[in-house]
Amino acid sequence: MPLAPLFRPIDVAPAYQKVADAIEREIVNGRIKPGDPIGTEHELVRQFGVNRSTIREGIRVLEEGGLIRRDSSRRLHACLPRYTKLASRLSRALVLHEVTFRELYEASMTLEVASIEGAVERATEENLAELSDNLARSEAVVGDPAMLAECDAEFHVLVAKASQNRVLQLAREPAAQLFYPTTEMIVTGVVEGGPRLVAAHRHLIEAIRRRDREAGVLWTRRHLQDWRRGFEKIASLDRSVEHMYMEHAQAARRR
Amino acid sequence: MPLAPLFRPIDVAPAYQKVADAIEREIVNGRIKPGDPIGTEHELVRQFGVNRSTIREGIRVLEEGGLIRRDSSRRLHACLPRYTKLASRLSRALVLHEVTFRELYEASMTLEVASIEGAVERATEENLAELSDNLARSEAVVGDPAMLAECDAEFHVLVAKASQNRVLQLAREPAAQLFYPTTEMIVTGVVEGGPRLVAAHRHLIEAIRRRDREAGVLWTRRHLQDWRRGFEKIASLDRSVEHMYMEHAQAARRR
DNA sequence: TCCTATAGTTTGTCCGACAATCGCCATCGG
DNA sequence: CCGATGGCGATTGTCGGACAAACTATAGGA
Repeated sequence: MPLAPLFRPIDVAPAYQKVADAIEREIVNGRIKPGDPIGTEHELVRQFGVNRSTIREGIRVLEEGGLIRRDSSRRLHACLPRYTKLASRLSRALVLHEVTFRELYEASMTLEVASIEGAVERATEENLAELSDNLARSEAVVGDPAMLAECDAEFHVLVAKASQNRVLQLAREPAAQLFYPTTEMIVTGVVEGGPRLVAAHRHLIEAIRRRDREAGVLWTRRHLQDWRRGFEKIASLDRSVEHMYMEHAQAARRR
Repeated sequence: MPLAPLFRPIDVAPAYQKVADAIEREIVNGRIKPGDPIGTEHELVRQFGVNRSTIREGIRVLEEGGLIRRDSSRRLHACLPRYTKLASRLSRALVLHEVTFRELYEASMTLEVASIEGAVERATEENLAELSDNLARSEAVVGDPAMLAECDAEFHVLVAKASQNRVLQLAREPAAQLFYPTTEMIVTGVVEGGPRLVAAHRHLIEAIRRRDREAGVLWTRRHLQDWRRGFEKIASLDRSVEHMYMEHAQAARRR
């Protein structure tokens, strides 16, 4: 007959982890608000009663998680995790898992359509102004693939923002980050790619302005199908996302 | 007249960051494969020519990013970032950004419908077996809200897995993690909730088996609308996700 | 052959130290 | 009076060394 358990398993975690968890708890349950300063390392040493090296390891964990940052003077304060930084983690994971462009395409079709539906329904005047501004800049750089690809990425971020749905905004970001580099390649390789891209954006803005959901969905589909056709001219949809993409993700993360 | 800038800002990163970046680069571009051992700390000290404390701070960064792990003997090796761990980062971010249940609901409607569509199209026999097994367990615990909520969460993970689309799988995870705790509350508060939930799962499995896309979408919608109706009995959709959710996310992350 | 005791490694933590940098403040010159 | 300059304390990034606990591996004993 087995003995009735007298003791619960004790929580044995390294000290630096406990430090990180303790600070994280205070932030997520709101006792420390975004922007609030965390103490200096020396002060944390006093509060937690552990060595500064231990404190610093804990700080690295939180910093990487995006919960705390160092301002210009390197002092610590809590902050809201940035979507793009977290999303680049996911992009990196997707690359490592060797997802295919087909998966990327299918998921983006869903996510971008959902974004435009939300945008059509809830975009504000300010959202429209941002989109128009982006369109103007796109038209100015239609001959420069790198700049145009950047504008395209920003455009779709703005559409997602206009949907007023931050969950959607976040969900689409990882796939979008992986799309970005291919857009440049496609616009470079396909002559009519640039103008078609800008035209699609113009129709999308128009659809949002007129609250025309059908048109929004239609042009989003076309826009993505354009991407697909362009992509298939240079590679197979079933190829896995290349490792070179990580450069973009890394650059985005450092921002 | 402003001077033409003679110099670019120089990239001065702390040593621990450079260590982390260097190791990350080797992993993401494939020179170090998942599972490969990273050296011991002492060895990294030799290779990078910096102090062990510096190496350790770099390691914490990579560990938190999910790129490296310590096995049972605490030795370092590269690994594929786990979806659930990364997703819990995102869940945490969503909580801190105080997203509303309405955003969660709308995004999930899109993501879960996309998942079922993929599952209907591409589910394997093995996927179906897993789903059936989950259903059997759900039926056994229909009276236990906590266990049933857990089964429900797993069910939808399995559906997403059956879609064979890892981008989608990853995209839906953060929102799903935030849903999970409410399911328990709803099943506790609404008597017919448990049986309805299990019935929906049964219909979903049947739809996947028959490759009946319409039925799959229909029952997914109903399933989510059930959640919504149940939720609105206890709170408003426009309430922001509560801080208490973090307990679940934290527990999931530690796994 | 299987088990155990011992030695060597590795990690987690601590201590103390120092240079570089930043914020602050007083001083100096126009 | 105002802006530039320089000193001073505080803070961070890095370093070297140290030690206990936990683990691996190896050799010796039943």
